[in-house]
Amino acid sequence: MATSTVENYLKAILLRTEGSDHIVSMGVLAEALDVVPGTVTTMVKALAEQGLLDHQSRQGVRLTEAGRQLALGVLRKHRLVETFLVQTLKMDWSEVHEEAEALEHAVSERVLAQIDDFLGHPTTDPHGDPIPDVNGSVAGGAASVTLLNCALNQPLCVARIIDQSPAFLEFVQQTGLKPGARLQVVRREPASGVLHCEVRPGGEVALGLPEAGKIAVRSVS
Amino acid sequence: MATSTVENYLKAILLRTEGSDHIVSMGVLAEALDVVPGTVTTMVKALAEQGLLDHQSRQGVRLTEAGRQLALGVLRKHRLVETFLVQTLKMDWSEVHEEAEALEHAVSERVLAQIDDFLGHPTTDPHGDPIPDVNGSVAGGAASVTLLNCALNQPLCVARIIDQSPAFLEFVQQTGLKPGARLQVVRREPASGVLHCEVRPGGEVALGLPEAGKIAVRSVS
DNA sequence: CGCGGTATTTTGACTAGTCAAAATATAATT
DNA sequence: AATTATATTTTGACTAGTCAAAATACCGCG
Ligand SMILES: [Mn+2]
Ligand SMILES: [Mn+2]
Ligand SMILES: [Mn+2]
Ligand SMILES: [Mn+2]
Repeated sequence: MATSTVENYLKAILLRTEGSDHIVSMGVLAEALDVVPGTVTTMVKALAEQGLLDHQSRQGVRLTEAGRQLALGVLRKHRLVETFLVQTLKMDWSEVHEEAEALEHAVSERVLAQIDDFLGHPTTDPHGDPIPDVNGSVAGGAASVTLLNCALNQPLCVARIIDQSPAFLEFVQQTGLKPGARLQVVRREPASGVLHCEVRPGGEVALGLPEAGKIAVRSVS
Repeated sequence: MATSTVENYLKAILLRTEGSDHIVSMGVLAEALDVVPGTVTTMVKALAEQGLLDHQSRQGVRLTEAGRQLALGVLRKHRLVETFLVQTLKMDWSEVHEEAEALEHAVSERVLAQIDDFLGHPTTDPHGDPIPDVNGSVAGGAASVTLLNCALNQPLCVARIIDQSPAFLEFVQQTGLKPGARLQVVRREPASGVLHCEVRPGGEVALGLPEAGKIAVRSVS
């Protein structure tokens, strides 16, 4: 079995390469995994040895198909566990990520299958992120329309929260901007850097432009 | 935080000392933890250093109060998780121990509290073992009456399955001898070493005398 | 008492991860 | 083109756990 360290490395790489055929740098990984760059270099060489990723010296890494499958399995566990914690155990939306970070390494395939059944095979987690299926296919990375680049005064629906930081999630929670919420953008003020929108049950919410880019939406009929 | 290795050592000691003020030998621990005796000696010295247990050289170990509290916390997680897996996720009764062995180290206090609420604060796990409460008190080790030493032809109720081995649990499952089941002992045959009992909905079941000693019962009015 | 058998402890070595700090390669500036 | 800044890699050292095998202590027994 892959250790939880290996699982964390592979998942971190997956999250930073999926979509774009990017290569991830040592520095980015060191930052993400909260270790020193030299540690990443060492670890990455070991993982390349095991055929889980490709490493071009002084360039970066990219997952092999074997590594990608393994990472997708971990991501599936992470997101299903998050969904379970929120929906079944009624845990706070903004604290489940941390919990899932540990549980993703302890939940077996057997337990995961039961959780998946129990939840009725959900396709997205509480943040709106897609849950990979058992075979490792992820629902297509839908075009990323956010509050920043969407049409004004059109009925919208929050699809996904891109920033996972607890503080931002807390704000989203408070203002009711969670995935599924209805809203429309009233106006953008490039000068002041503020965007105003009307959230369905909540009322008017103002947020900074960079923050607006963290909320993905889809137009609703 | 205590590592999962430390948690496993302390829990193993607790399970072999609770009740009797026993001291546990290195050999027994090595067997239980599936490591070589020299490893236990090394580890035990480190744990004694941290004040989690007392170690008399060439004699054995006993938990300190700090160690006992820590071990009780792990045991509580283990048994609540087992209960959750069986009751909520409908997992097979004979496979949850193995799962709980891993999850007990990954479930936080926060998640555990939610599980406890969700289940309505159960006091025994699916095997009939008592679940320590939040403050670390365990329901008194009730007198151990088993099928071996109970009265004949009296209405009984299965209280606890003492042997946790998958094979035995499988047998118990099959014959309906699970905790809560009603039964009475029809006769014991010391000569053949077989005991016959009548299980409430199931019918007559025969089991060996050593096996009979693994099923704790309580008389029912 | 002395001897053999068993359990325990020591010793030396190994793996997985990690860090600090020095060495090196690459990219960006003057 | 030479110099500087930045990112990466190396090196040496450390921690937690573990095993194999040798050394040691303790037990009961003749
Ligand atoms: Mn998450
Ligand atoms: Mn993780
Ligand atoms: Mn168990
Ligand atoms: Mn365990």
